[in-house]
Amino acid sequence: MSQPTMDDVAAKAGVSRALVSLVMRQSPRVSEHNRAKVLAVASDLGYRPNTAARNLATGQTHTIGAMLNDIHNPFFTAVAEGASKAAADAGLHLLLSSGWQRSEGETEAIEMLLGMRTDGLLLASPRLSHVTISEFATQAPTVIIGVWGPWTDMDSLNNDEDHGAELVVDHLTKLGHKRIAHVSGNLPAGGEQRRSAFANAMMKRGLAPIIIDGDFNEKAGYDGAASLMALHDRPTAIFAGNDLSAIGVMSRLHELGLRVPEDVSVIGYDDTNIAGISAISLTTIHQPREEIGTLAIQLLVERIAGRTEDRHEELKPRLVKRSSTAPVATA
Amino acid sequence: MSQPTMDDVAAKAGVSRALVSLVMRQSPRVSEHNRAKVLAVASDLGYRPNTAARNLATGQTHTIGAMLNDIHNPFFTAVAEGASKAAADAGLHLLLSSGWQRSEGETEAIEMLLGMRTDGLLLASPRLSHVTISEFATQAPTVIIGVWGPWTDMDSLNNDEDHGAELVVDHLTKLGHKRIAHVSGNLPAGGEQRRSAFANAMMKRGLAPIIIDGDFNEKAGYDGAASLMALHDRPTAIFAGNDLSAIGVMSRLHELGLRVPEDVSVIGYDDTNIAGISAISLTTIHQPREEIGTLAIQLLVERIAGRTEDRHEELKPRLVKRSSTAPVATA
DNA sequence: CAGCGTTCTGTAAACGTTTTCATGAGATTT
DNA sequence: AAATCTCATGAAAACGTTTACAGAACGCTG
Repeated sequence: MSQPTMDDVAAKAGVSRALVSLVMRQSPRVSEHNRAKVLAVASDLGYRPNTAARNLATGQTHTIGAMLNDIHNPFFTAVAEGASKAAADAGLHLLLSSGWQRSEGETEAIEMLLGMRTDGLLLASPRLSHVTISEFATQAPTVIIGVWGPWTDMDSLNNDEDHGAELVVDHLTKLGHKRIAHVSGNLPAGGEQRRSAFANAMMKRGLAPIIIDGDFNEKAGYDGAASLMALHDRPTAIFAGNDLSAIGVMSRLHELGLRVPEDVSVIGYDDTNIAGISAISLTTIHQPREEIGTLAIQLLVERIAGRTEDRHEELKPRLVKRSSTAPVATA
Repeated sequence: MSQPTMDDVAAKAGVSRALVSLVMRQSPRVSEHNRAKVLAVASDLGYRPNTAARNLATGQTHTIGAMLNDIHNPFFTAVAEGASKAAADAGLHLLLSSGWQRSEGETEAIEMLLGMRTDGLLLASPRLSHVTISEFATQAPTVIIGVWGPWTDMDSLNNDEDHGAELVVDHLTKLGHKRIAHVSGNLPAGGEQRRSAFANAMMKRGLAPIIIDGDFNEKAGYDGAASLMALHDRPTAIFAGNDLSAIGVMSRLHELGLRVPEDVSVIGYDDTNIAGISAISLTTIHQPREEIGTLAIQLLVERIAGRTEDRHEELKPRLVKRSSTAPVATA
């Protein structure tokens, strides 16, 4: 025989099922005496309300489903941590899932969450098309993080990419760099905006943007750096799509016998824990990671409470200067 | 009005609810013609089976709940990735949750998973007491990773700590180190076994183990290194509880103006991605992370299928030599 | 003792599926 | 035309809760 049910608890405690239900839902209209008895019996029996049944009856799950682009990326786990805390404060649970960097994986994960009828959906930089995302968003209150799009009937939370790229290019050009390359992140997952912001910031200064299509991971940086260093007019600085990619860039440069920052300056994005490690000390663009998670939950909570107007928030990043960037070598 | 139900689909497709149910469960006893029509209508309506209702009716969730000690630790995310793939292959979903390095957080997360009646429970190095874990394990097929205990009615998957410590101490002593310190990991979460294995390996060689209580994160390494370097008889090598902690150790040493490995050798554990970064190049003990996840799911699947004997697997780790360890300086 | 408020009971419907079963309708084979 | 086979139907019960409601038991107050 399997798990005990409410009826089992009621029978053993000598009360009605309705009373047990009230106790489980922390209703105040239960005598202290009976509440204690029911809880005692419940823990004795190892009873635990069946959430599937509860969800079915109430139509509410008190759960937010989060789909993270890449659980290996500290940026997303920090966002998730912020979200998890905020959700707990709001009496909600956060259910994590990841697409493991594959778009089909993301689709599956979101389908699962929608099937469970989570009260809300938190999409962190999905790799899916705008159309697909918009379709999913019709099924539950949704907030999307880190992807620009013509979002309607959902909320979004974005980094001010223009400002970020401006910070990067400003910093590097002030150090005398002119040949600056960008290893872009995965385009659907927010890399597009960053790439074009970089291109604009460069052109504005009359500089030619060098761009390599990549992804938001170590491998892309590693591969990208190789291609860039094979150019006969090597860039003197590399702006990686994010910190992970920057790490890949640094690894490859190291293997090529090039020093950072003496030979090549490298700059990342996100200011994840990795960037702060002394041995790495990566100059990067800081984003308020946990805050992003908190804010996302706040937006969802408002939605769930009934807000219907869309909100599209934009956060300003800032530069964190460490030791991976330096004045261009005067060759 | 909310989400469409099976009846809505049935009505619109002009078939019975039973038929829609058959289609949704991919039954083969449905004509191609009707299957297509039902699927068309379903997607038209945006219909998606309600898993709560389905779970209730079948008593199965086809879901494994995973509780990760620390989602920021690449070791656990790699385990999760392996588990996720294996689960998908077995027709199961993996639901992630984390206790965010707090034991109450872990309790909550597990309670939630049990409430959802997941078919199995995957506990990755929980920080909870043996008693608490054993209680949870009575409620669902459970496999625990990385914690030694007197487990009964559950499976476990462990690293051969004696072998690992032996590798560490052997490597360091062969390099001439005698004053070797260990910044231990969080004890309930598996740090205890590693610590005592280290102590044994040292004593066996007539060496005094220097041990600092820590945790499996960067901060612990950072703090631990400070304490160790304040000793008047400084250790010449530090064995960190895991890679994260080793990073913390290296950061602090760097700040203290000490070079790795010239002044102090550092060795980590887990061989996470971080260890392989060229700029870090951490000597560490390798564990087959994804395989661990895969194996864990396999154990759970067997359990769910009815196996009742306990299985306790032990995996042998191996040393990966990089550049954070070197012969002791002849002062 | 009447009246009142609080706490509890028992019953029943509802949530959206799955599952079973007896029956029926069509198509295909003999 | 009869027999067989495949596919579909409709009804009903079940899963474990929540929720609503009418009424009962109880202890207090006046």
